[in-house]
Amino acid sequence: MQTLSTEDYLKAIYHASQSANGTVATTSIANKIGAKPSSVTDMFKKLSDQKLVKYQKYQGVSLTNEGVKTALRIVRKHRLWESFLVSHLNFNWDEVHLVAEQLEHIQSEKLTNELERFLDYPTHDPHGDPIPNRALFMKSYNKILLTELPLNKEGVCVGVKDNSSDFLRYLDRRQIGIGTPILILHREDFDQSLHIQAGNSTLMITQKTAENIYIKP
Amino acid sequence: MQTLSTEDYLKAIYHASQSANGTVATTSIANKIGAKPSSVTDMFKKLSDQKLVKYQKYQGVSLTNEGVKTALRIVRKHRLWESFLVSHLNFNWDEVHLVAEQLEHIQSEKLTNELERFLDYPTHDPHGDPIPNRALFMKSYNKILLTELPLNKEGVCVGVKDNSSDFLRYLDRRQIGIGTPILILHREDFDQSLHIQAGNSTLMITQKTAENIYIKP
DNA sequence: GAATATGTTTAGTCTAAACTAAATAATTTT
DNA sequence: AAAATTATTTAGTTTAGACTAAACATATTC
Repeated sequence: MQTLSTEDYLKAIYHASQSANGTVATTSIANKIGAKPSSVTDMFKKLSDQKLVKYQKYQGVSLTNEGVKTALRIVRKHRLWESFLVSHLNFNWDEVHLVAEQLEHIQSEKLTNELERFLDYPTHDPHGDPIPNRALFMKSYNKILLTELPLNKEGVCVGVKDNSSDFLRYLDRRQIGIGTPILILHREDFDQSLHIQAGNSTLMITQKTAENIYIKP
Repeated sequence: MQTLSTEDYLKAIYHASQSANGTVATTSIANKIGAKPSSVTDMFKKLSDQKLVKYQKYQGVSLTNEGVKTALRIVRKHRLWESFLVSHLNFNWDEVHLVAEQLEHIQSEKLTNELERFLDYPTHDPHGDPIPNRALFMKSYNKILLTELPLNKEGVCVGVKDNSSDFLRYLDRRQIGIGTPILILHREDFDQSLHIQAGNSTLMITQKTAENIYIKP
């Protein structure tokens, strides 16, 4: 059984190792967790003693199979709770993160599994991220960034890369959400900004925005 | 903002001070919390520094107004979560306690209030205990112990004193629950055991059982 | 009311998880 | 390839919350 802190580290390592190639540096975790690198080194040693990560001095860590499982159990809870907050408790998709960060630590298999049943076995959370099932398996559809969508080919928004409140509220104002159909009408060559059709309205978005929207073509 | 541990202490002090006359001894909290008396003394000092309890050496503690409020906020969350677990997640009334002990520490006013709305503003939890409303006010109907119910006068089970799994499962087997109508048919003088009518069936219960069932006459 | 028992506090220690400052390794620049 | 920069680790401290053992206060018994 893990402590709050070790769970936070495992989750951070898991997420970091998704973008990187499996191995994760001390500083990168320090930034995510909001701790000093020296504290992270301490924790890497503890997790290594518990065989949840492979750790070699100066070479960063990578999760073991057991470490991945532990991380996925937390991710599963986090995303189920986020779904619950949005679908039944009137939370907006930009408000759920902080609360789900607390709820993901609740220890009760029955609770998790019953919550999943109550929500009717959702496969994706309110940000479009896949929810691991009871066997910790999840399938994410093959999605692309909006910047990679060809001109005049319709796609559907299936997720976002940046989960910050600021970005999510910005999308709300533009009426872009999970499920919104999107079409690129014109790409401005000099600054890569896009004119798009999103749902019923046409609007302009910057390259930075487009880089943070996932599309299923 | 409180830590997990201070919240546990405040709740324990609150519950202990309900049965006692407001002031609570070190040992009594030590037993509830599962800590040594010396640790409890330490915590009493911390809570006193925060003005959540009045503490005088060797004289025990009593909650201040602010302490009561903080405790009631935790009780509110505990009982709302218990209600949710039973009404929507298929938990039995003897299974909810451990999970609710974790959930009661989640910090989010919006979560608590939305949960309350989702449950349609319940006034009592699955054990019959009153749930403080948003203003931390709760009204408990005036209930008596089953041992005090007069012969042949019908009452309704509205709560239990002992919340242990063992007792609750025992009541389940006897088909006694919140809302069950109960009538005392006969009181055995020599051991105070009772023959009762509970719902449709008649059965015999010991004095100890009767002392742990609350009745609204 | 002295003696004993019980309850409470103090003093000092331990652990998890953070920290700072200094030392050391790895990487990048010149 | 040496120098400089950046990243990481080590060593030693801090804090919250527990602990034990010893000291002290209160309550009970004779």
